[in-house]
Amino acid sequence: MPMPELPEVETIRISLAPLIGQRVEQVSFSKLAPVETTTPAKIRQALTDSTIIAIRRWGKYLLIDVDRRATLVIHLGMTGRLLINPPTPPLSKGGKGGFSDHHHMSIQFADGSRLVLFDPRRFGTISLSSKPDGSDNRFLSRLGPDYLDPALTPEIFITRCRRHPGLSLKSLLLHQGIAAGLGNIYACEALYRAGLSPKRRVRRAPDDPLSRLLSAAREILQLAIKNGGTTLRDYQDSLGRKGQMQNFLKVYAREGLPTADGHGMVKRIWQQGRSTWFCPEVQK
DNA sequence: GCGATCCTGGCC
DNA sequence: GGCCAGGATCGC
Repeated sequence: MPMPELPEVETIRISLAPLIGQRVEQVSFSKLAPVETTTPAKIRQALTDSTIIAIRRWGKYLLIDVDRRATLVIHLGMTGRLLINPPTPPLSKGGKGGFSDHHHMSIQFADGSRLVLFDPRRFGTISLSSKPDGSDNRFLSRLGPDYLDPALTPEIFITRCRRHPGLSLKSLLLHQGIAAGLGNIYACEALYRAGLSPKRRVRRAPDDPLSRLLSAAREILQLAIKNGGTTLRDYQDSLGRKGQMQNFLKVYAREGLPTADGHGMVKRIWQQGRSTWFCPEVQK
């Protein structure tokens, strides 16, 4: 299963570049397509006969802009995948209306290519926006600045953090309203890189460590993008390529093992119902 | 702030 | 059969 965070979505975004300039001929949805706050009919209406002019990313959201003030906003959740011209899998029993199981949206282009959204768990969402800044979209309007947006200065990051003094640093990193793009893997890795305990509360973290945390998060995210994302099970980009970042993770999923760079033992704890891996000897 | 919840699939 | 999963929202 792919479970994309910022670097995986960025890798997918880059792999979708061939779609820019393509004209949308047809859009179809499965019965269970995770369409939110709009309807398949409205999306079809907004996209059919339009041309894709840009593909952007904001946090873990992918934004597909067309040439008539419409943007298709896609979140891949835990198991979403976008595939260009996937080999048609055999229709299994749940497959209906030409859709195999879990293929929830298909966009057919004038040149004959096809973009398919696959999402078995349906934690992802498909929505629409008609404003470039996403302010009319329920999801984008709540999102903080992207971690890689240069406009997110350490000062701004710290100010946004201070609004949530009771949060643990781990919860802070996962909170997409403060800054957007980190998920469980890179939150764990950023905290390790910054030498900060995931349990420490924001109110007990001076400005310097918070600034360090932002830098560490950015470094990890950039490194992960350079490596095409993390493939733990079978994450792949839209052309089926796997990532290599799994070879550079230091603490994630290493309970009971030393950190990958040998600086101490890794412990696993649970925070807000999710696993956190960290190294108490390194992270204070 | 935290826990429950939405889903399916893979793995033990 | 039970547990776990890379996410985010909602209600308390």
